[in-house]
Amino acid sequence: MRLTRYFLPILKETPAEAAIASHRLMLRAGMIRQAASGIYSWLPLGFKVLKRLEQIVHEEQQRAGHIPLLMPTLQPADLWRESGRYDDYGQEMLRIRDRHDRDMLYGPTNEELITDIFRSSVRSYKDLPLTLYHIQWKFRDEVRPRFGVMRGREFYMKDGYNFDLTKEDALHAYNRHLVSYLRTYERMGIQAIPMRADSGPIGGEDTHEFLMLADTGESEVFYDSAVTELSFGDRMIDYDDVAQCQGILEEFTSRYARTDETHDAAEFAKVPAERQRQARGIEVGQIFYFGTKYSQAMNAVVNGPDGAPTPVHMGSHGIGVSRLVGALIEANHDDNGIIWPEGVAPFKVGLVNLKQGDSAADTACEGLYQGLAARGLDPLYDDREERAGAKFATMDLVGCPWRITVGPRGLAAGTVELTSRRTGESEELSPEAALARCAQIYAGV
RNA sequence: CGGGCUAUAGCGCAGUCUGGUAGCGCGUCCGUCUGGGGGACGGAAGGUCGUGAGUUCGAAUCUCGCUAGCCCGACCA
Repeated sequence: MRLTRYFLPILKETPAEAAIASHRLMLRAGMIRQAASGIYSWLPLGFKVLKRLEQIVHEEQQRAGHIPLLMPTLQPADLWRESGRYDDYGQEMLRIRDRHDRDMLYGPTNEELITDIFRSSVRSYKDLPLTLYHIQWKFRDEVRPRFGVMRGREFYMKDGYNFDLTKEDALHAYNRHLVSYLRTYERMGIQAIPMRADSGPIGGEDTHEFLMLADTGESEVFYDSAVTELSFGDRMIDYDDVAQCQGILEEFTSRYARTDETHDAAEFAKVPAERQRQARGIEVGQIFYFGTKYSQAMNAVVNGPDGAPTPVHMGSHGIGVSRLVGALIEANHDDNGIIWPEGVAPFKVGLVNLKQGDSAADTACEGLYQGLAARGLDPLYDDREERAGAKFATMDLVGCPWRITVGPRGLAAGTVELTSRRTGESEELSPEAALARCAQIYAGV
């Protein structure tokens, strides 16, 4: 993308309403614009990141064998009356009445709707196991939205639902989700620790929240520092392998790691003192196993092998995609702006022309721009008539992980400069070598 | 939902106490000089002062109502 043709309304000064770094930077980098309290428009740069995260979530869910579909944002109230949650959910649910005086609501989650879809189409245990998911906007009428997209009222979330014949099968689905989530977060370049949590209004017996450590997090967490040593790496996963998934769950959840809701001081005390950590975290996902709570309330049954109607065992699993954009920035920024991990960068390489209008610089930039694009390295070319400082500041703010700087001085020596946003380290390379180097950096991403 | 605060140009703010017809910085537009970390100089555009009523010869400024937004707390992906 050429910056002169893009829509990137960056701000030099910090808007007054932003209290934390991610909110501030999303506004300054022109990623979002507030429409109302807790409701945002996603401007091109923010939208690009959001879609990139969505894509990663899709890929990892489908790798785990989960099936995508799309449910609506507006739902009929009757389904929620059936589960009993129409009354339980309270003011957080946005209730709407249509022109025929029918009670509707803007979905805060989708257990009822998915259960309705399931029960109307699935009759036999032979159709199980089944996990359906979607990525859709949700609305929860928070009393006090804050921190930009981290606690919005409207937010984009992946929510998935598994249907299984037995509790054992459903627990495997639970484990499968835990594994797929670990992979998902790691691909995005963040560490999210599964912590034993409280089930809240979803209900259920087993649940883990995934917490990303950050000083500005809203949750207080207690953990054994050994959990931060764990890394998923590039191990091969067979998502149908019950023992393997169970093993990974145990590996990642056997150490003490809890939010303040489930914190147990006596248990925590058993962790060696030098490994006890108390910190803050951002919740970026949660998985639940809730048994037959919804299937019984809504009559979602299949005929079992013995012919008897059997309520299915279910669980639900969510990743806050729009929140992740903010969380990623919380974990990846400095005083100058955002530092995207390679896996989620909206533009992979920034291209800075230090002297727009200089024919050698223009020609070199044009060649690099085409070369980067041809290699799928989605470049952002700053071709504005701006001084060097302004271009550097813009690139730093929007957070391209790598920057190629092209100026008359270097070109005279046949080189351009490749700079890491994260370390600030530069190397002088020929334009061809710089292209090859960028391709190499992104080869595994 | 309790407590605190704010609303003046795209963004950040002053002006309000003491009423007299709106200003600064950044950004934007034009021009010149510049050219490796938000450069300099000259010129220009841009505001129903959140909104409704009231007081007054006159309201951004005083009074009352309303709305929106922010912060702290209790609640939540």
